[in-house]
Amino acid sequence: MTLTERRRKLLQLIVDEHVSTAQPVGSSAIVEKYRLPVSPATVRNEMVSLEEEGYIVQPHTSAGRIPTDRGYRYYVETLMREESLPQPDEQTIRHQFHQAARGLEDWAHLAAAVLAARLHSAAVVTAPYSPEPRLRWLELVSVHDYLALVVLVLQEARVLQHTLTLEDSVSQDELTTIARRLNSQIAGKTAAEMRQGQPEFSPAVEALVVNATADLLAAADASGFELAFLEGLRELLRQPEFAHGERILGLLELLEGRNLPQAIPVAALPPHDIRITIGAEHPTDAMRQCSVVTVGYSGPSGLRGTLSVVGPTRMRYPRAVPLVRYMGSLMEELLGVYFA
Amino acid sequence: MTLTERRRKLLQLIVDEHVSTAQPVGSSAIVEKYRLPVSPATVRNEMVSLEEEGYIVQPHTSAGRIPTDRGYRYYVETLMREESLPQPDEQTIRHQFHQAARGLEDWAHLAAAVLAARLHSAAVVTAPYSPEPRLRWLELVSVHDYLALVVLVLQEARVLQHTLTLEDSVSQDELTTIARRLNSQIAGKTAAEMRQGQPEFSPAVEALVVNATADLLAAADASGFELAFLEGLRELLRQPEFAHGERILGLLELLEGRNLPQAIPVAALPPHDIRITIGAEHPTDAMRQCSVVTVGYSGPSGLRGTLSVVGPTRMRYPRAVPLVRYMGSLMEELLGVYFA
DNA sequence: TATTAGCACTCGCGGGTTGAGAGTGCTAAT
DNA sequence: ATTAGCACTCTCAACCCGCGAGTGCTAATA
Repeated sequence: MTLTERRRKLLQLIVDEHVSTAQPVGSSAIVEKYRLPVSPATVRNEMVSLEEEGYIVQPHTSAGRIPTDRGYRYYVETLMREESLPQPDEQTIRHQFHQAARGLEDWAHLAAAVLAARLHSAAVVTAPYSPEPRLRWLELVSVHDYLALVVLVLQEARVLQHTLTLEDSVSQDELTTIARRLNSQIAGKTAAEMRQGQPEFSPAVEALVVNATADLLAAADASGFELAFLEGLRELLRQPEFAHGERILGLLELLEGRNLPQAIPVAALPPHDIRITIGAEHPTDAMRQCSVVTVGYSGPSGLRGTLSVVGPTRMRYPRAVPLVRYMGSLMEELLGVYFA
Repeated sequence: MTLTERRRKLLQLIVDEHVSTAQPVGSSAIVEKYRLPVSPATVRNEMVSLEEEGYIVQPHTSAGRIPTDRGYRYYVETLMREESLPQPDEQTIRHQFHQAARGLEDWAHLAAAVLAARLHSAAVVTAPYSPEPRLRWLELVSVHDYLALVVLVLQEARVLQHTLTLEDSVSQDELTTIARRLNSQIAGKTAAEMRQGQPEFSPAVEALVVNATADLLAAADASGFELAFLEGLRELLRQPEFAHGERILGLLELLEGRNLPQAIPVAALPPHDIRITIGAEHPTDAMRQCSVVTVGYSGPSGLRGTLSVVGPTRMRYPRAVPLVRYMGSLMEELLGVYFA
């Protein structure tokens, strides 16, 4: 399993070269380009070994070699040298955030856009959500006599809404009174905590509102990932590996559709932990051609979210990893300040 | 310009046939399939005339004919016989709406999904919005000492939010008081009306809030179309005319990107007026292969929205038009009941 | 005059062939 | 252990070729 130093170096060159050209890399090409102190024949011998170990393959006899998923895996774990993000770029990004965006969802959206644009890949960012959301504030707004809007502000400053059909006609004034009373009782609570105290809410309307509120909170919990922002699908599909139309459809199905979670780890991830999933390591067939770099981020009071970059397996990992990591820390910083 | 009856009939058959097969249609094929009482030779003669008039073309010598944009135009305007929507289908759709969705945006989203699924095309639906939005209710929620969330409920029950940085520390109680006072003064007003009365708001905080509110309202107006729901992109891209990868990218760029308005008439449209845009009639290059069927719908107090179906020019117009029309009337009905 | 049978012609498409080029694996010499 | 030399393999693009579909034209017909 342990490769000689020369083979490691060679594998690294093969990955780098293939990542930048998208072509199989041949023995003589690599010798020339990197001025190796050995002949192509020697390189070929080494390549045979690397192929036997499963790190590279030939697409067909007498073509150059391309890395296998296993090759990429080895690369990202022990070979890769991360490119550091230039200082000015950090500044630019930071500036964008302070300038253009306000609020959690804006930030998540912007983060996805930045990742996509800078890495020429697709990017998915989930807005920070709490695994056990608490109510911060409740408001009731009358739409007409028998219809009211329930507006919830969660602890993490997310706003939810739902229309509620009432049994009897209730005026805005009455609704306001109810909301004020309820706020004092259920603000700060989770769905479960509300349900425990439920029998106390005697007027039918109040019980109705509390029920709806609890339902909404519970749903917000379960569907935290629904608030995922996807950007740069076109960047991804522009890559040569997806030139043939059919593969595009599979990916579209997955990414444009509502089944993102299948494709990408949107579930809570220990923060700062960068996770890389390569090609066939994905559970889904449609993702076999892709790699995903993900990082979790967290904020005050249990807020959680993830940032992911989706590219071809032939991804520029040394560039993607530091950027994803930086964006993760930036999100944490923003959250920290926001809820200071 | 006026075609003989036989040529009209022939053009109709050519369109119908091409729409269902996606292939050029030849003279003998059409004679056999529809048991025409004339010979292929006669049909060919007529085809030459139709071609001279610009209604059909041959993709290359010795292929069958396909309709031109002009041919489709003539077809939808004078030849097409709309298929009536089966009663049970209407029931099913209506049921879906009462069952699954609640609230304006849900409806718009669902409408797009229904159109896309039933017509195997992409569909874009804008949520109903008011060209001059009025405030229904304002709420201020404290996030922390110097940060407050402004939550606006518009007349049409849409909810907007924005975070506001405060000069001084303000408690939730104070914010609630401010909100109550402001509500009595600016509820029901438009952005412009708020700005007129502005000098009156003496405490700095109130002026700040009113300003932010007016800005939000104004932005909601201008960007009404941003609330457009796109569904079924995959259905569209599955069509054979987009099999070759490059054309897909242009469309993706347009539809997935935020520049939908360029592609599709999202602007207010006189309600009930069905508009069909065919191929090169579109201003955008990327849409040259597509046709769009749009209808405007309206609701109480000036609410407006549009529903569109985006398909290849080879679209099943006789099916699309009635469905779009029906969905438009359904949206109006729902809005009417909602704001009863 | 409108229709039609007959026929030569055109063109796209799929299949097979071919030659160039890239890259390999092997062998024998260093 | 390395490498020069070489025969070998395989892809790719270009090309040809024959088939089939469908046409346009012409001359005969109702």
